[in-house]
Amino acid sequence: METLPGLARRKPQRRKPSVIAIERRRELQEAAIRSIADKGYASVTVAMICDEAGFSRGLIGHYFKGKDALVLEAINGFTVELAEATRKAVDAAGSDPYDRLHAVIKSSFSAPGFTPEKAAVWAALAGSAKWSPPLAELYHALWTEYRAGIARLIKRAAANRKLQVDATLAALLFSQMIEGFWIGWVADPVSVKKADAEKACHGMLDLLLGAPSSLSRKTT
Amino acid sequence: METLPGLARRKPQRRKPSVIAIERRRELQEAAIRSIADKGYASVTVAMICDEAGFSRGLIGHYFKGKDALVLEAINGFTVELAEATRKAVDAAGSDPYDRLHAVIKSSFSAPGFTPEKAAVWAALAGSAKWSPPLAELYHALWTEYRAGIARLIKRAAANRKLQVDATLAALLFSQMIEGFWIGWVADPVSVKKADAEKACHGMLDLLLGAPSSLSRKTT
Amino acid sequence: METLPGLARRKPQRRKPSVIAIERRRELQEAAIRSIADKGYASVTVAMICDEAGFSRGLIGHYFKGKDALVLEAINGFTVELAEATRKAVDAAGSDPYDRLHAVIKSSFSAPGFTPEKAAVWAALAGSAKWSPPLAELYHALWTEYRAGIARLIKRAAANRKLQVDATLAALLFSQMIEGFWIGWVADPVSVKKADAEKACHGMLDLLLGAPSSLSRKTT
Amino acid sequence: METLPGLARRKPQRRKPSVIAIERRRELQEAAIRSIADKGYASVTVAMICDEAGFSRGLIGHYFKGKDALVLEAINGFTVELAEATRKAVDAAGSDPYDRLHAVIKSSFSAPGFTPEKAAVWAALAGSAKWSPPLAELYHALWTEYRAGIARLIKRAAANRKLQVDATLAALLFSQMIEGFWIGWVADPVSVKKADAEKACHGMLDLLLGAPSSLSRKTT
DNA sequence: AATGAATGAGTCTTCATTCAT
DNA sequence: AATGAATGAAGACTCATTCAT
Repeated sequence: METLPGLARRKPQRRKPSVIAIERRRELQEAAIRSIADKGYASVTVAMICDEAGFSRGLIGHYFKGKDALVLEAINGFTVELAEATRKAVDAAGSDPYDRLHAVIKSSFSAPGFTPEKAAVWAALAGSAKWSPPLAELYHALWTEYRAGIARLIKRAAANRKLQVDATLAALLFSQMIEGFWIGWVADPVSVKKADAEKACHGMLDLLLGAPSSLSRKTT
Repeated sequence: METLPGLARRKPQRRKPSVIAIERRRELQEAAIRSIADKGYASVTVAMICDEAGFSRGLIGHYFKGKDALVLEAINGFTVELAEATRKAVDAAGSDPYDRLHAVIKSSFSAPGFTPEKAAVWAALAGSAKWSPPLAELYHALWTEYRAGIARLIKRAAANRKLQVDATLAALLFSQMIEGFWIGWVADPVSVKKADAEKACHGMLDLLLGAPSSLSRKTT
Repeated sequence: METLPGLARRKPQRRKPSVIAIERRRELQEAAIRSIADKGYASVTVAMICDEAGFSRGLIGHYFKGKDALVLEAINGFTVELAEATRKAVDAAGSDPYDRLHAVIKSSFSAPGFTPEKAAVWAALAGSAKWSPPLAELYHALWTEYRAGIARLIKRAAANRKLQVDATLAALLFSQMIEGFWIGWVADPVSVKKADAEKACHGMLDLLLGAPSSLSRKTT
Repeated sequence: METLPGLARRKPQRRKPSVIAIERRRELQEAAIRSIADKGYASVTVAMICDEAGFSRGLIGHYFKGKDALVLEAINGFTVELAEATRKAVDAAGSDPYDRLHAVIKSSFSAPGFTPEKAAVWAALAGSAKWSPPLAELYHALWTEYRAGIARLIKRAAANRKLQVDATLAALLFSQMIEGFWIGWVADPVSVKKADAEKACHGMLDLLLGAPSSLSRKTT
């Protein structure tokens, strides 16, 4: 250890994070997400996250600037994961935009796109974004990209079916319908059942695209 | 048995609260609601509420069992008010169920049914209910009554128009669509504009009831 | 109401307290004693005393300088009452000092000299005196007078029985034995039963005065 | 079932407390005892204890569940220590039960069995037990064991001296006499002097065991 | 790298006291 | 005389952060 006075101190070098550091950061972020899902955004404490991750309190300071930074990065990773789950589900659904849209809905209410944990974290995120600019930004970014994709699909599906659809508005409706069901399921899973939610969304989409809908049809 | 008057305990009598007590309780509840809208459910402090109401900290203990009780009563009052605003809007819309349903939507995005404060509090409520049983109960009660009313209107409107509609499911869709837009508006008012939200909801309702919809129509 | 400036204000006159004032003061003091016995010296609050007395909070300020003054006066009255109860019991016991001493013991474990409330307040007093000079003074005054009386009786009884007794020391033993039993009964009434306490005290007194004692005797 | 290592929760392990933790807990308990002796049971505050121990306020939460838990553990340790001091004094007194009983008395009024601090804490304990079940339990447990030991000694001493003694009752008298002197000394050390107390106790014991007593003897 | 000891600011709650009515 | 509304100080507890080891 150099302690001789007069010697120039080495500048701290920003190195590439070690393998273990990457691992620890990931573990802490996952623990943070689990804690949020479990106790709610506001009730998460450093102690809780560290217990969950199996490390001691002080460790957070080693890998993150503070609790807020950790939670934020964790939620950021969470939104990325969420977007990827949707993308995968869509890609697996073939090329027909109609099928792809229904695949988005299906994915929104079944694992891995939907899990109780994901829904809970989303509710925490949506319910806190107004009062946290960084969260608001994550929220905005995710939905913006999501709606753009949905709008493209709707536009193509509408063209296929000779329909005039306000794709942007429909995409907004689509996203907020999904969000409304998620929030509702989290806050009151007894009243808002996943199966009903999914059925309602499929029905709404069919109405939008002029397909026979289980929600509403002419009396025969 | 000693019956000396000085030793006999007087029965504590529960009197009805004084005018000033009612007034103070109301003021504190309103201040709590403003604080929640302003800073979020989790960030409200006793100091904040009292400053907002213009009283000293100790007063809360005078009129409520504690901060939690105050906040809960405040949110309870808030949900009652919300329900009343909707009811009034509906009643003013005439007797046609179709008109009444559109009136609900309109009321959901314009004062007094919708105000930035109301929406913010709602987002706080919905985003916290999972982790707070009392909030969950308020949330559940409000939506349950709301959906029942919507379902009745949908059933009548569908009958008028010779449509077969799953009224319960449609009411669920209706409520969560509204909720999704509220949450979206609160979290990201730039992307989720009130005018768009309202337009989308009217369009969705028309699709559901087989009326011409601005969202989607056959290409002519 | 005189509010003209320039007029000399009347000096507030210290009047003789009205009948009602005397009554209120007594009621509040009794309520204070009951509260102490019920909740302990340290846990007594103004609200508790006023509820107990059936008056509103503010009343204490009318009749006493503050809570401490009220409690102190109440305990002072309590000690006076306690001393009187003993004195009455002694006087009723005839003129034989031996009988009078036993009467003191008997009175120490039966109403009105002993009541659960009295014992509890005494325990509170004895357990707080060290940290409260005014309480210490009351404590000291009561015991000092008490021991003086006991010493006189012991001296006479010893003379009657041709015994040499250190009356002062014996009186100290007498008082602290009583006190020890009171405290013990209050803190642990299951282990320290009143009947045992009284029997032990009588036995000790008989040993002291050379009378046959139930505590200890020669094996025959 | 997901068994990804990052998602699996690590079991929280309850380790044995570190050396420093043991030390800190002891220091805090000792500070609590000193604070109680100094200011009384009801007046101890977290700030006081921490100042006394030389640590910051928050530390109590680190090592104890809260102030009450700390104080309770402290008093528990105190009673254990008290019992041990008596036991040691007795064991050092040889095998004669008469000597051992007198040794108990001597130890009750000289260090380390008796110290001003110990007596003060005892007074606080005895004066609060009625209103605090946990304190009452400690109080009961200590005296119960104490009296059992005293009763055994008295029984043996009485047998040696051909006396019929109600050992249980005599032990009760013994314990409450000691307690009465302790409480009296704490509340009013001017009137209740240690030397007198000890002398009176020895005298009482001798009366009980038929030995020549300084308290009372036949006039020659 | 990892721990957990220690800190102190922030928050809620209790409560004696004051005072306008 | 009596009420109870209002205050503000004091206390306990929580918790993010820092730091020595």
